[in-house]
Amino acid sequence: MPSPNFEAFEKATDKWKLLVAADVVAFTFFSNELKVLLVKRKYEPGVGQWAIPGGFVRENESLEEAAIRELKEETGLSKGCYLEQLYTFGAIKRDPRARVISVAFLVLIAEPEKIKLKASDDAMAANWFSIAELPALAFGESHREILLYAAQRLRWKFEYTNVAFSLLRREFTLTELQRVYEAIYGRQLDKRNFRKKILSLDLIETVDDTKQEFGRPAQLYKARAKKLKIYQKII
Amino acid sequence: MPSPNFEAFEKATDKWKLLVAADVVAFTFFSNELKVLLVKRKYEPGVGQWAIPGGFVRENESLEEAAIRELKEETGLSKGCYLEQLYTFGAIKRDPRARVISVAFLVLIAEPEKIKLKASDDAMAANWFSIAELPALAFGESHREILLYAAQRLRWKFEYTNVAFSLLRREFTLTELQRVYEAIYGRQLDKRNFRKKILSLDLIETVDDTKQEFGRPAQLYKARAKKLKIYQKII
DNA sequence: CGAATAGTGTCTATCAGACACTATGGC
DNA sequence: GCCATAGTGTCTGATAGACACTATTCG
Repeated sequence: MPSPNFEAFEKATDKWKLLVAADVVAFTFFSNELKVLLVKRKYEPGVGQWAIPGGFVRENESLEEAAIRELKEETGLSKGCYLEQLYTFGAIKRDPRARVISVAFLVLIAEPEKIKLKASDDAMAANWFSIAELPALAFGESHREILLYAAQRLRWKFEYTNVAFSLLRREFTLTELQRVYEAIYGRQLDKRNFRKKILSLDLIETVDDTKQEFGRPAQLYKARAKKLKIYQKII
Repeated sequence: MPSPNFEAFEKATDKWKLLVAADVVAFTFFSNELKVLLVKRKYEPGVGQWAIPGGFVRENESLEEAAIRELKEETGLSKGCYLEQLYTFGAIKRDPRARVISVAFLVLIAEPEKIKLKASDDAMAANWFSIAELPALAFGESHREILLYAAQRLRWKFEYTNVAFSLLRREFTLTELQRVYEAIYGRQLDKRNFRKKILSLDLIETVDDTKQEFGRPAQLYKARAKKLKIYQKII
């Protein structure tokens, strides 16, 4: 119920208003590598260059809703992903056009093979990039800074939560799970120690099926949802 | 160098602008308790109620600068504190007057006895409160949510960094350090195990002085700045 | 049977946690 | 000598990490 005071407040504070963007750092995992989603910009600044997908937060949506909307525009995905707020970047010179506060989100996507990346109102194209081989980015160094921060955060997350499962299909083999951890940590792990550790945590259980590509078929497992430490919602 | 395009951009995006606030959750430690700084609001909404200090971010300052400015208004402090961005709260109904994006900061203050809390342009008063005995807060539950989130984050920080020293004077006794950890963890620690652990980490060194209140005088220690894991700047 | 991948156990070093008494200084 | 607080060592159980071979399936 707006009162006259509210209108006065509106006028008095109008000069303090700033642009707020929601940017989405979406990771997935395939070809034994961690991949990040980038879009090719359709408009200035940085037209034709790759950038983190994002857009302005609207008056009637929450920060998360804005992030999910941007994600959906590129991937069609609107649920089944892990989503967590990362950091808010507010340096004065981030965007050459105007002061922009950028709220960055971390998203983990489980089944990249099911997703059809597509152009959108803002993007000429969208694609997955290996975190080790990033293309030249729009917005100078600030988008690279966000990406590297996100990758770092993901490493920390892996140490004390079980977000790894958010990068895999519902059913997976122990070797696939190990490859995810190896990609994040950037080093090889001992197979026996890895299996011993993960099984002792009681986080996963076998399903009555196997998966075979070459060689011996592998037991399939799924996560026990109730045992997971995730700390953030799955949208 | 503004171009005509920039002005067009300014007009086109003006409708997306939002109010952005920097809120400061400032902790300190005395009387064996973790304390948080609150201010008594001078203006509506919630006039006369206690709230987290904060204010709108201005066009020409960074988010951190806004947080430091707000902190300085209440405490006179502008450096020597640990400062870290906490989380950005952007729910649509946080402030009854208008949509406000609130970027919350965590601040740790080392020497509360040297600080003279004072009223300011926005606050009738400022005071330290035990985290266990919070007063009724302005802004309904949203400020309480921020406080509890900050206390939780502080607990996590204590497990994998050495921010504890940011709550103590430069020279401290091992018992004082232990009390800080006990307050954060909310349980008593074994004196021998605590001392063994902290000394084995090689984080602190003796200084050539002791401190006595009652009983036997205690050896004073200081942190070895180079060994600390802090991960965020000390402003 | 060769190629490819899955699956399995032991030993050792380190660390966390339980636990109780002596030392020092003020009065 | 009484009070108050500082300071000190050992044992045990759990965990992380090093390390190499056998099992299964396909062609």
